[in-house]
Amino acid sequence: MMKETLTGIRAGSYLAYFSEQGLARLEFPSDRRNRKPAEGATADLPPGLCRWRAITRKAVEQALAGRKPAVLPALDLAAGSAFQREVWKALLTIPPGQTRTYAQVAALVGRPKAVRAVGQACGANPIPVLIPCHRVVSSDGGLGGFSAGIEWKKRLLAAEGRAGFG
DNA sequence: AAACGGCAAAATG
DNA sequence: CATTTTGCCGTTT
Repeated sequence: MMKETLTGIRAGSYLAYFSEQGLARLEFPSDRRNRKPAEGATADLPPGLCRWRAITRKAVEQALAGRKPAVLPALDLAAGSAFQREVWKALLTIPPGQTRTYAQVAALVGRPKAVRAVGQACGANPIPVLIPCHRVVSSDGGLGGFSAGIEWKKRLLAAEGRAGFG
């Protein structure tokens, strides 16, 4: 499978992990599932690292401001299953300020009944904020959950001008 | 093989 | 309405 994360970059308040394929994981302070920063050998840094790092910083900045990032860095989603990657790709199509229900996302990936599985996939999203798992809400008008803490979800949606959730 | 979710729709009071 | 089943599906143990 994919090699474990090669290198970690601290930038501002988050920690970005890059593999040779691109950005593999983003961790924010209150993210629950953070592991030990795996130090990468400075020798074999991913080729595009310098560029990716800059792009990532800009993209996160814009995303946190509630705007659509002009450009995203290359993403390495190899860690996920085929199903999860489909879901994550689908999430990327949801514009800022908009939301979809877990059911709608399930339909988007062609598995209308795999609603709970979609929930799981969202929770497994390795690149929060840039892959907008926070724009997925429950059908009953509620927020649904959020692995990094529901407050983040509220905050992100609020930043996108989405009233009624915060 | 069984249990577990960031769910949803139907049934029930 | 608010709660409680019941059905579903990919992951994880």
